[in-house]
Amino acid sequence: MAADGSDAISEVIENGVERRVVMADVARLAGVSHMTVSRVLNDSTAVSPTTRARVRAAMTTLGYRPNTAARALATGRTRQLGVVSVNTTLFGPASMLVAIERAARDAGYAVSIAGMREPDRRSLSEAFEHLTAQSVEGIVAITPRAATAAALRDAPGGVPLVAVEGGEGPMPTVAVDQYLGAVRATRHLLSLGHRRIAHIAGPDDWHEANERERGWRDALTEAGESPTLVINGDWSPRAGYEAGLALATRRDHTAVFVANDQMAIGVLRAFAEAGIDVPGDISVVGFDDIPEAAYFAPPLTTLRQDFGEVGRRSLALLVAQVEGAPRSDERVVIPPDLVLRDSTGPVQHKN
Amino acid sequence: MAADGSDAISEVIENGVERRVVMADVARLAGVSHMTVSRVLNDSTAVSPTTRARVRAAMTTLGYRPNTAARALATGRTRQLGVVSVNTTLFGPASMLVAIERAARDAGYAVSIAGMREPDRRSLSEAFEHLTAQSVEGIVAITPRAATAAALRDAPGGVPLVAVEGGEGPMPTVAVDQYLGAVRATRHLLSLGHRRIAHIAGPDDWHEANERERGWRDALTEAGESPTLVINGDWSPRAGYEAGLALATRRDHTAVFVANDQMAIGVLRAFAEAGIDVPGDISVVGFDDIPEAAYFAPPLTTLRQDFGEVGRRSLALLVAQVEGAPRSDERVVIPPDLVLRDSTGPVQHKN
DNA sequence: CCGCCTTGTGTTACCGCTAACATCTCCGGC
DNA sequence: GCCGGAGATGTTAGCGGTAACACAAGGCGG
Repeated sequence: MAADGSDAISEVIENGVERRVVMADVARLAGVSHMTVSRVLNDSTAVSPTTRARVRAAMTTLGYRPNTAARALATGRTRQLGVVSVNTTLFGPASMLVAIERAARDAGYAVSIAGMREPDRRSLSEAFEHLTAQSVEGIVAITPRAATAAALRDAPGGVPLVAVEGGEGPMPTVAVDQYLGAVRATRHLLSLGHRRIAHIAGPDDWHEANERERGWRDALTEAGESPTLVINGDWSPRAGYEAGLALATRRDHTAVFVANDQMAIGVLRAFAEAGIDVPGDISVVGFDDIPEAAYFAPPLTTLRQDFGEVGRRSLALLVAQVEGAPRSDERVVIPPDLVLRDSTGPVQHKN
Repeated sequence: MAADGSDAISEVIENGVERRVVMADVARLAGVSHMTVSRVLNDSTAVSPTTRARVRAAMTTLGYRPNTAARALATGRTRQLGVVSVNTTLFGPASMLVAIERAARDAGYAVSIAGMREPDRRSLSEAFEHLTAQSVEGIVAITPRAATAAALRDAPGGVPLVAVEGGEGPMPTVAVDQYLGAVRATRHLLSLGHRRIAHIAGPDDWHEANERERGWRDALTEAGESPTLVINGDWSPRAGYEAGLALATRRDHTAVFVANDQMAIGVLRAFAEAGIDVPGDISVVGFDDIPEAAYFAPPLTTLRQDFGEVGRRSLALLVAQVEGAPRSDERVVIPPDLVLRDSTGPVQHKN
């Protein structure tokens, strides 16, 4: 199953005991010094083509695999990066993680992960410790909560760091433009004639939640309307459901901008139970565009975040830093896209 | 931000250049040999309490962090484990990954990840290579596709391996009992009086898909009914939607067992559009119990898989192997639970 | 034809830690 | 009072690579 399809041996017998193949074994077989093998491995300074070929042959014959620990010890470089993250089961963080790992591998790095048990400084600390103890060369921190984002600010300066979705600080940051997304969502509703637009927000201590609320607020104000109603949720379908029930009893809004798709499904559920037609009676906009969103009842108008892009960009920034770029505090901002589906429609003037 | 709350220096100046603190520095400060420091670090053979305390103090003063590469080189142990996985953005694999990492950290191991780009042997090979190149001591493979599960069978024997959800082979395996889940789902529908129960299956080359179909088939047969209709999907809401449309035109079944929740949401959507009442006209059962399932329209009856448990058990098996337990081919099977909600109801005899 | 540079290769000394053995001290038993 | 052994600590030699320099052989200009 070796990637090169060979059936190399990769162990060598000496005094009757098996031993992993090391550089010296390759050197012996190729009739050169171990240093020449090292040079071939790092295809560095001139090695004659003949020698190079002989060494290569010896390597494949023996199935030689360089020992990363030894190399790391000698060079001082581990080629390991770390990702610390909360709530990796959510679609967003999970997508970023996948993109980060992939980009890292392409750039020749391995990725170690460390989840935070709780969204507090202590857990962040532990995760950092865990990763630095492995001598990672850099860390991507997915810390969407204000508390942990703040904790990042006084993270140990030793190791290069990129923050994803995590507030502001003196380190490079990659984030989707939550504010812009919220503005777009709200303007879309305004353009359909809605005036009283409620907002179901995420938890206060999430950076994204704050930005989305701010965008909604500003877009309304700019249009001469006032932000009348905010209900706080915790991103879960249940919270959306409860907020939806509250909205259903009031019946004083014709549209609602929900801070994420999971809550939006709860809202839709509550409306369905209350006999409220979407979008006939109330329009609903979500945020995230999770894969299920197109199949909600009705299909959800929402803002798509390109998590893959966020992952790739954050990794690129980290690698640049690791490879010696001057320490920057660049902020990469990725705009979300409004995806129109069937949960929004023109306001119905009933009376 | 150090976990111990100290403000240790962690660098030492020598000839005007900064250098990381190493064992020798600690030894010098404590007035002992570096070997004694090593002994304290590994709290091994008797070190006098006084010395131990002095060394500990020196460590914290200097902010000493052992170098893992050096330790790995000397001991031959990296304390790194690997996880290879496809489709980590799905709720199931993502949950397992989180549980695995957590359990690994508790057991004193770090976790590196390697995603498979495509669900084929080649990608699996590459992922394995990537992990073994880092000298991981063991690998958990989340390979729910038959093709990749088969490829595992002739994986290089060198490194301990645990397969999750991945068919059968000579290696230890942890899996949810998909067959049992499907039987339970089908029996539940049968007990409500349904006789013609369709199945929307996952892709042919997924182990889980096959098991779920087999369970459905057997439960029906056992009850004296015949498995009349299988529609194949690809786990996506879209596939479920299309299958739902097909079912809606036929109208010759009163219940459908859908192989996962994401497809189930598509089915519900199709039924809603076709004016089919769930569960009045047709009952629907899903599989997985993703967080959104309770908020579908209507809330979905489904089978809950304890992904966290799967992750923990697989890691425990791997660690046992890594730490020298005899190579086993133990199979851990975890039963899924039927979660009753509103998408299933007694069959309506219309004519 | 000699010395110098270039090219290819070997030698040696680390990187920071642990394993294995050596040494030293102190104690008790005869 | 001397010896043996246990306990505490030190010394040395790797682990498997890479960096830095040394060295040999050949090509070229003066």
